[in-house]
Amino acid sequence: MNNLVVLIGPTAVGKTDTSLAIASYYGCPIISADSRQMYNGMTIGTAMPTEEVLARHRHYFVGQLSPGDYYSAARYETEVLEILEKEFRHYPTMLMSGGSMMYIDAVCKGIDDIPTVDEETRAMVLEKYAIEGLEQLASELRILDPEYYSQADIKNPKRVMHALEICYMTGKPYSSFRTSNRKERPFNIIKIGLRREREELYERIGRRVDMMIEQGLIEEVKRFSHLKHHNSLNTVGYKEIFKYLDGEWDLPFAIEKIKQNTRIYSRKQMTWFRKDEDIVWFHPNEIEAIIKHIECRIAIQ
RNA sequence: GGUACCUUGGAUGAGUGGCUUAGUCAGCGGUCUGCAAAACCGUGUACGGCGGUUCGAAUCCGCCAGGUACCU
Repeated sequence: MNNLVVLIGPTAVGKTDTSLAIASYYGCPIISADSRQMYNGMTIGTAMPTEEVLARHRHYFVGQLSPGDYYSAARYETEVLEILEKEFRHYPTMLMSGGSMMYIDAVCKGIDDIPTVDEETRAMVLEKYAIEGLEQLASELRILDPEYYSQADIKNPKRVMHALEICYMTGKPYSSFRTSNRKERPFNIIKIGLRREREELYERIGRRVDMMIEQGLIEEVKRFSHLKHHNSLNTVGYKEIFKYLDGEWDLPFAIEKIKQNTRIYSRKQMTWFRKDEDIVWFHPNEIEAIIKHIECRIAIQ
């Protein structure tokens, strides 16, 4: 059977170096699993692989979208499976690397087949939310889909709106599409987690943010000023600089906020990782051990 | 030296005698099936110190300490 090595870890832990080492060992392309590195031009702020690295190792899902493009975990699942089917013919072991767990789970465990919401329905629900408020939407959801209502995060506007969008569009309850079935994949999945002491990770985050500023993050963010309402720009490193550019924050404060929000983000990632028992953990400098572990897992299947 | 005002949890900031546990941010923990680096949820009993009044004080009184403003 073919193998998909999945390299996971919080932001700034050092995934890029490790992923290059693994990709070099197997000579395979890298499938990025990073929801923000997908966008063209968000180079510095998302610590995208450099031009040289991209020239040396083929990468999928890096810099291919425009900030206004629609994207989703489901689309990612479909596209990655297509790529894998094609690439496995040449590379029996492939590598996926990133920190967007929702995307990774979509590939590893599958995601239910829920229709994509059309523009009108989305706009309609959004307007309804703006005018009538969350509580009104929630009470409608209670009628249209009592099952989902009883278990869902009713205070989360995004969740309530999405459920309602599906109900309106399909005429069926949102919960009828949710099976939570784990899909079987025709390949072997080997999950590697990279981990560092929290203090060490926080130091790296601080240094990396300072470096981003030196490399010209502010100029990069300026180029996106006209697009800042897009969700893709609702990203750590960008949203804070927008506030600086708008005169709301001074620069040192904005930089401090980027560091802080990056720390928060890394913690949320780790919260997600903790419950995934398939992950085997290593320190980023244990490359030999990581390769050995992968080889071992390939051999015993 | 005098007069006035201030001192609340890591930060900020409400509360002028019991009804109140403010709130916000950070920190920490968590949720997660369609923009996920998003969005949301949970979690802190603090009132500068000492004494007094009172059934009861962060809230009133006195002294002390620290701070701010003005006056000499």
